[in-house]
Amino acid sequence: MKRAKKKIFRDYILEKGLKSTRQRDVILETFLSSERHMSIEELYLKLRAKHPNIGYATVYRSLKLFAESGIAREMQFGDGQTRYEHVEEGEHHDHLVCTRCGTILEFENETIEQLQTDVAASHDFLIQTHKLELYGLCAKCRK
Amino acid sequence: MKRAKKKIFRDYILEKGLKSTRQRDVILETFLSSERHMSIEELYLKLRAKHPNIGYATVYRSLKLFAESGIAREMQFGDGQTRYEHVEEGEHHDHLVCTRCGTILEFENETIEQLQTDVAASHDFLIQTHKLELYGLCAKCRK
DNA sequence: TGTAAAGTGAAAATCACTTTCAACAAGGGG
DNA sequence: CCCCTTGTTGAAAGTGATTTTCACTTTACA
Ligand SMILES: [Mn+2]
Ligand SMILES: [Mn+2]
Ligand SMILES: [Zn+2]
Ligand SMILES: [Zn+2]
Repeated sequence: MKRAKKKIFRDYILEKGLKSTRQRDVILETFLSSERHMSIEELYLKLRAKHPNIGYATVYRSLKLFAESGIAREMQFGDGQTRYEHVEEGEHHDHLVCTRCGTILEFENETIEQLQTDVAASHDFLIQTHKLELYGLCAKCRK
Repeated sequence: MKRAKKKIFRDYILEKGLKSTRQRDVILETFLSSERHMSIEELYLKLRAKHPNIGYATVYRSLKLFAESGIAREMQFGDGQTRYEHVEEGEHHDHLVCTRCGTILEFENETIEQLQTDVAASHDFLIQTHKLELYGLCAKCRK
């Protein structure tokens, strides 16, 4: 799926008349082989280990591009840092966020999704995206 | 209910050994008679009309106090600004946010709330708070 | 290759707050 | 009332995350 995402990004770059660069390749490879929900800072630090000359701004710009191309999603969990997660083709999930250790669990619930659609319909509202996050203590932190 | 919230705040102030000030009174009165989901900037501008000498920082500090006392709730809708809404005793709701005109609609759905609890339970997760926001186009903006 | 257009890194700028600090008020004795 | 301790305020400086600027590369393709 790493290969598939790289292709999607390559195609996006072409379609937009942008250029393929060494930096984007390195940042994409590192992003794809990192855990989900990485903050920009975390990715930047990880990158710097092998590529000390990659600029801070370039990481920001690249992640933004990844999101535009559809292979990544930007998200905020209220800790003041933007995080990015890999987007799997045709998949959707929401999150459980531990307020003590920061762990992020994912879940899918078709019934909730359907109810959301119903709520929107009853307000004559057209849903484009939604955000459902449950904050609390994960199993480990509840002790 | 304005009266009730003022009392809650007065009690909170006393309990914490804080002081009642002209600024806090004015800011609270203005906040309570404003629409819900006001950004700090919006409230500050509204205040400045009648009270040009009230400081920016004081508005921030006061809203934070209101939230601590339980009469207001801090929220983020992803537009980069913190908004505050009035908290009604024992009531909870989630939001529909129009991405075109910024209108914010509220809704309550007990079934969704229950399902959230179920999801959390299945992950041995203890919910403290949650955030459910549906982003899209309101009736007016769908045209 | 030649070159127009896009990309990069470092540093400066923004943005939305938060903190600092010296001048001011509250409010509880006396 | 007056004092005095302590919390409060406004202006300005500071923060931290993200963006923009700009002189200097690179890339893509003619
Ligand atoms: Mn996720
Ligand atoms: Mn609301
Ligand atoms: Zn945890
Ligand atoms: Zn609208």
